[in-house]
This record gives sequence, C-alpha cells and structure tokens, in this order.
Amino acid sequence: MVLETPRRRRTRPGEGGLLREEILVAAESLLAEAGDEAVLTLRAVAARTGVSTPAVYRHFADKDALVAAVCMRVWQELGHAVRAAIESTDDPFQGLRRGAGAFVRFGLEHPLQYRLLMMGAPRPDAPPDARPEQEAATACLRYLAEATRPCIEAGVLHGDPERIALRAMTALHGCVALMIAQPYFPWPQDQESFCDEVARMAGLGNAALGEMSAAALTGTPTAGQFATAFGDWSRQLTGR
Amino acid sequence: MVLETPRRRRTRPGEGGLLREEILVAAESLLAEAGDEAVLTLRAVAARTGVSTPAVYRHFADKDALVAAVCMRVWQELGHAVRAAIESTDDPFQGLRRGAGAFVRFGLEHPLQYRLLMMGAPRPDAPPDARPEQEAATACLRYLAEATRPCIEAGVLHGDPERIALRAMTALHGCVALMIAQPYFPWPQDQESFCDEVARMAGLGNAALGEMSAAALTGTPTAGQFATAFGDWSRQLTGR
DNA sequence: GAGCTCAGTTGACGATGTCAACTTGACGCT
DNA sequence: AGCGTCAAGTTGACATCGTCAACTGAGCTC
Repeated sequence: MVLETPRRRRTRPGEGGLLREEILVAAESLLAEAGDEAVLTLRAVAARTGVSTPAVYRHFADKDALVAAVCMRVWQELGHAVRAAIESTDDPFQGLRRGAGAFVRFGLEHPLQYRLLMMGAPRPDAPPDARPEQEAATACLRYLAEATRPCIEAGVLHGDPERIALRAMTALHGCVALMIAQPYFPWPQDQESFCDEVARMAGLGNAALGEMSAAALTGTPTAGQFATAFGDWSRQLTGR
Repeated sequence: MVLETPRRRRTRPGEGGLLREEILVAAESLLAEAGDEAVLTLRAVAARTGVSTPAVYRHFADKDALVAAVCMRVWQELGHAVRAAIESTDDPFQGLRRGAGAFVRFGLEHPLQYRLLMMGAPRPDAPPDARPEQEAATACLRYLAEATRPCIEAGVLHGDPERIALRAMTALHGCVALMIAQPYFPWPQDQESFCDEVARMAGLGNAALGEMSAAALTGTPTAGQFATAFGDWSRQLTGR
C-alpha cells in the first residue's frame, strides 16, 4: 500500500544526523500529501524513509519530539513568509499589512501544518529541550515586532513593539485558528477579506489603545477583575 | 486502579438515552479531574460508567461522536457564562467587556475543555449530524452579537452585529488559544490583563473600523490581495 | 585481522478504537 | 401465567499504535 523506498545504505558513524534529516522531510511530505493528520504515524514515517520503525528512536526521543521538530521547521517557513512579505515594501504600514496577510494566508493554505504548530497539546517537556522551537516561534513574532517599530516612530503606534505585535498576532491567530477548527461557524463567504478586516481592526485598535492608554489603563492594570476602561472608551468615542 | 461503579441495573427499552447521559457526565468528570486529555479513552469512560467498553457504541457512533457531544455541553456552559456576564450590568459597554472577560476566563480556567472545543480536528462529518453542536456554538456568538446591538444604537459601533461580534470573538479566541497551546510564548506576567488589552483593542478597532469603513473599504473589498486601507488608516491617524 | 562502537533490525508488549457474535432481561401478547 | 421478541450489554477478538529490550552487523581504530 505504502511504497517503501529501497533499503537504505547504512550511514557511517559520525554522520548520524543524516537520517534525522530524511525522517523530517518524510514526515513533512507525508503531512503535505495526505489531507489528514492521522497519517503521521511513526510506522508510516519510518516506512517512507526506508527504515524500520524503532530506528526513529535513535534520532527522536519520542513521537512528540519528532512532531516538535516538524513544528520547528514549519515555524521557520512561516517566519520566512512573514518576513518576506514585510520586506516587500518600503511603506511600514503596508509592510505590517502584508505581513499579516502572509501570516493568514499561510495558515489558510496549510491548515494541517498550522494546527500542528499552533494547536498541538503543549508538552510539559523541559524547556531547555524545547529551546530551538521556542526560538523559531518567537522569531516569527519578532519580525512583526520589528515591523511595528517604524510605525511607532511615525507616532501612530505607542508602547512596546513586542507587546503590540503580540496583540496583533493574537487576533490574526484567532481568525485563522477558528476558521480552520470551526468550519461550521457563520463565516462570511470571503474568508480572506474577513481576515483583512480583523487585521485592520487590530491595527486601528492598537493605535487607539496606545493613544488613550494613559487615561484608560492607569489605576487598573492589576490582575483579576476587568475594570472600567470600556466605559472610558465609549465616553471618549461618543464625545463624553 | 480506576474505581468502577457497581454493575448498573439494565435500563428498560425505550429509555435508552439514560445511559447516554451517564456516559457524558463520566467523560466530563474524567476530563475535569485529570490534567491530561489523554485520559479520555473509551475504556476509561465505560469503566467509570460501570459498563463494558463496546456498550458506548450503542449510544455514540464513534469516539469522535462522543467527543463532539461533550463539546456541545461545554459550548453550552461557555455560552451561559458569557450570557450571565453580559446580563450582569445595564451599561452595554460594560456588558460587552464582561462578556469578553467571561469568555477569556472560561478558557484560561478550563484549558482542556477549551482546547477540546476550539482546537479539535474538524470532523468531515455530514453537517446534519453536527447540527446541535453547531447551534450551541453559534448561540454563544449570538449572545455577543446581541450585546453589541445597543452599542450600535448608541452610535459607537457600526455595521452588522454578528460580524462585529465575530471579529471580536476571533481576537479573544486567539488570545486564549495561543496562551493555552503556546505557554512558552513571551507572554506578559499578567495574562488576564493582557487579554483585557486585546479585548479593548478589539473594541476600539471595531469602532474605528466602522467609522472609517466607507472611506477605507470602498473600492477594495474583493478577495486575494491586501490593498491600501492600511495606508488610509495611517494617513487618517497621523492627520494626513 | 581482532575488537569495539553504534546505527539499525527483530520481535514483542500493553493500550487503544472498533467490530461480530453471543447473552440477558423487560415488555407485550395470548 | 407463560412465552417469544427485540433492544441493551457482554464477551472475545482484531488491527494498529507507541514503545522497549535484545540482537545484528557495518565500518572504524589499533
């Protein structure tokens, strides 16, 4: 049923990382070809690599470790897409917008990979082991944060770039994730333009949030209860 | 290891739905007690109900069907929490804010249930079968949409209530989902107040989006490419 | 050439979802 | 009262999954 690659020649000691690479591309292609994430079994990955199943354990401690490694690669792809989109223009606002668009499009076009990345159960692993994937993830966030910097200098956005980017990415992620996982939601016909609306909502909201942050946040930035900034907001917008 | 309920008396024909209820509460409590969603196995659920494993198949076509049924109940809980929060005040803006807060708090306090609800793989089931859970989901959204209505009448928000609510819920979901699934992200120490920021960003953004929608959207609401509304936005905010 | 090291294999185990075949017990009919 | 019926549950089994212990055999070093 599954075609196996002919038996591979054994790698010489010292270049043990070679098979690791092959396993990863096998897992990725397996995921890309099938429309179901259930195909990602150790046996299938091993068979496609032309190797016996337990051989995978020589390179990955766990199935979760393998999945995490795949995730890291997808994170990098996503990061590159976002970065390229940002750098495709000189207008900082256009750049942010295109970055958001690239993020959304990546998610909608690779729903399986995106769900693996973003919706996988967080493994209670030791953080030191999860270091590289953590970096790949935050790198993607940093691209967005860097892109907000010129908008801050232009006086449009205010505050910490990383925090602004985190708020925006949060909204974008919510849009993509919900569309992927809840297809029966009452989505508009044109999902991409709805995502654009959300991106613009985030941009406008971030700008407004910064401008009124001193008034609205001072006094109630502590935890637990949601305070009265919503009232401040409505008063400001309705002209008091 | 797992205590079994003493063998249950057989239900009479005609009230076959009785066991179904017991199975559902068993699954829910199982999920609530353990901190891991891997405990939700058919065998564990059956054992807790005091019934043999395949008996579950008399009431649920599939494991996925059982999970879907559990999801529907969690949806209802979430919907009630949001609704109660909204109705806990007369100020429509406070109501929206509290609704958002309830949504976020539910997710952060019940991460397993939330991930089951929102991040489960969408089963390519026939929609007619998924009808009830779909309704429970959209009911939750409708509560938020209804809550935006007075804000529209006050002239603060503009547009379709459901669409406004959908944009806001999208942002809230992104915040909760990302916090649950990506704990290693550079989150602020106080997660709840960050969620509040996102909620306010969504509120402000929705308001601004409505006010400038005629100017920014007209001409480029089609799909595919992200256009120049970001530029319009920056020009408006910087005073041209 | 002897011996060591380590990448990879074989065979097995427990757990899981699922199914076919059997058992049982409450109800309706005579 | 007795009996047949039929749905509700049980038993036993299967394929598949992740995982592990024990074995094999290249290729390097001395």
